[in-house]
Amino acid sequence: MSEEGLLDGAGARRGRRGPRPAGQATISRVAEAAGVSRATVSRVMNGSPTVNPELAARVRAAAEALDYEPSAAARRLALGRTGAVALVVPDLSNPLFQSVLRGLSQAAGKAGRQLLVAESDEDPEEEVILALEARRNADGLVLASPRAPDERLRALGERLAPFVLVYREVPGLDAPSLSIDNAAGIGEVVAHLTGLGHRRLVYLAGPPGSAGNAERLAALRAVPGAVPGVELAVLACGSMFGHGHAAAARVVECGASAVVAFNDMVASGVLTGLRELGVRVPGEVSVTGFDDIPFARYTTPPLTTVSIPQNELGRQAWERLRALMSGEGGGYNVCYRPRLLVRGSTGPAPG
Amino acid sequence: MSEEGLLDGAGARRGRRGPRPAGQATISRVAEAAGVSRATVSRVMNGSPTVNPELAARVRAAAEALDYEPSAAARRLALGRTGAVALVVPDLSNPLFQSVLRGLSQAAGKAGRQLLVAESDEDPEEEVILALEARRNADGLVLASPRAPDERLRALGERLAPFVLVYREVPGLDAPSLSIDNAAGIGEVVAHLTGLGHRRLVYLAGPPGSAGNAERLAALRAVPGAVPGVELAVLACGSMFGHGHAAAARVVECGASAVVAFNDMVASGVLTGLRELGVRVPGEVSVTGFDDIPFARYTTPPLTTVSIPQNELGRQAWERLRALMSGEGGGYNVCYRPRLLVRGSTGPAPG
DNA sequence: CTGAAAGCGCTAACAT
DNA sequence: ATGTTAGCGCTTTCAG
Repeated sequence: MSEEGLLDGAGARRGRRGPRPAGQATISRVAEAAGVSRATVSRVMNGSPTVNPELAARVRAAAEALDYEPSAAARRLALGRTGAVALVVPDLSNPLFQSVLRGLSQAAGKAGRQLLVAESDEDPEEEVILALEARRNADGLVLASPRAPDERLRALGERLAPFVLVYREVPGLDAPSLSIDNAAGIGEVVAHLTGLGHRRLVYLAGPPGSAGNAERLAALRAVPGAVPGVELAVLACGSMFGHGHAAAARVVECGASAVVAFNDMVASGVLTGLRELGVRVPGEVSVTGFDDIPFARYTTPPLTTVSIPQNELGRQAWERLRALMSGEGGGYNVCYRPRLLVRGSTGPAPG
Repeated sequence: MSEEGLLDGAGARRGRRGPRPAGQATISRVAEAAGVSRATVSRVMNGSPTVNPELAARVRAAAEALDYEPSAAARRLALGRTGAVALVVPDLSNPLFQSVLRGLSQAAGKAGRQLLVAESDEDPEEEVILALEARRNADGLVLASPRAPDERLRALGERLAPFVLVYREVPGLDAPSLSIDNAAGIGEVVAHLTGLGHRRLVYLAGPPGSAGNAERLAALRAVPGAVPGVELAVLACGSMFGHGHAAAARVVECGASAVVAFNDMVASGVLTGLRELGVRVPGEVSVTGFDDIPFARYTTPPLTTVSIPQNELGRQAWERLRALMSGEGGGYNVCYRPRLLVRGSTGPAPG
């Protein structure tokens, strides 16, 4: 029964592989150099106040001299936490998710956390898998998954926790969610448009299956019954510039005087399309967007749109996650009430 | 000399803390349940072909039953690699870096790698620190650092490796770099503009200290000497919509017939500003951008700009990093030659 | 205040 | 083909 393994606590080891970048210093080497135990080095590196200042200085000097950097992997294992949080989104090219990424990145970064990012490319099943995997490499998760079915999310809730949901609320899911009141936003748009005398509206629908699109559509569908004399047409469209651009012809064809676009990119695309077709905005047709992406102010004419607190969502997501991770509970779900921003793309109905 | 520690290789341990999420299964538990050794479980989980199929099945069943997921932290430590790569950028709201993020995210994701993202908020020193830290949690790094001084980067090269630099080339740095030939891009713009008869150009400069801005500016400064009769004014501006927008008045004031904007956002801002001032584009003034962000096609008029392979940069960055990480060497630096995209915002010089 | 020692959960020689 | 065993590098009781 060999005992030698027990004898050299801090001594040189054999080491077959090289997990550390070549000759990286380890805590043992620093301990040796400073003539103290590994425990003391650990204490110093973690700023424990109960260390003799003189020793601490010696340790710091040794660490410096050896270019010592604690192994993140070893700390993760010993500590049982990663120090990271993860974000999973359907599409990184969508300004909405970019804002969340940004808000989260800044908030988490300020708190000294790493941020893991994964993109599902709009595939709901992939999203769930990525979320699971991301979660294994992080202590918490922010999930934007507008397409995954409610049940799927509920089924995975346990394994994903702690996590927070953005741009979406799933009934019966035990995770804080931060969402947008789409119906309210559409309500404002419609009130604005009908107030301007518009009676024939057309909705440029977002991707089928998108929860946001479903809510906006539902809110819109309720209008003709509620406001007398208002008609609504719905055109399948999409979520990108190109989709809106391509829809312009169909828009004029359907004879509506106002187009409610799924989002700002679509709205902006349709603006360009209409211009190419020689249709004046807002003279002949009014156009509204949704989201208030940075670009919306700079379209021609500037886009009337529904503003939602995009960066705030990222910041809040962090705050909720932080609370969850420190066992404080996630708090109430919140639903942000969007605000209508009237700019130049809407005007009185013609005729 | 206690020997008991040696006796229980796989036996139950005392376990003071709970590094694993509550009652998470460990490889030992699975081994026990399946009646095999931990080594075998490890082999099965990693798809080693040298395992008896029957045993493998038993192991998989046990793993399934226990909801076993290998601890990422433990693997990192044992394997000596993280399975992740990191990206550090100055500003996540910049479309340029968003594209790189996207390209990298997709390429790395496809290769089963996690992606760590950090944003320096334009602070060069912070960038370097973030890079160092990110690097400790990833096996490789993609760094976009347009502002950090050359020497600083050279000094840290060793500790950052393996890494690749994007949108920038640092002489003497031992890291592959993927960059844009800014001078060539400006060259095309100038040729186009002078060909159209423009003689008085104004450059809307980007952030001082930006390497890209410096190169574009230098290329522009060389013009008056080379092309007879051409004058160049330079206006401090910035990199955002708002900066361009605010510069519109100064642009008309300076009497130039063509404005060369630092990038597409600035160009787009100035387009809006000029419109508000009642200046016709391209009738009275021509405007060019740089980068060809997705929005550039949808401004009014559509922006003439310099197209650079944004997503390609991300993909290539991954490819280079992959090669580097597997010891294949980083290959040659590459400098992409941009392409002029003539759209509607440029036209013949007036008069 | 410091050190010794026991893990954290997994992998990979090495031996069988 | 499978098991044994020795780590990976750090943290943290527990003694002193």
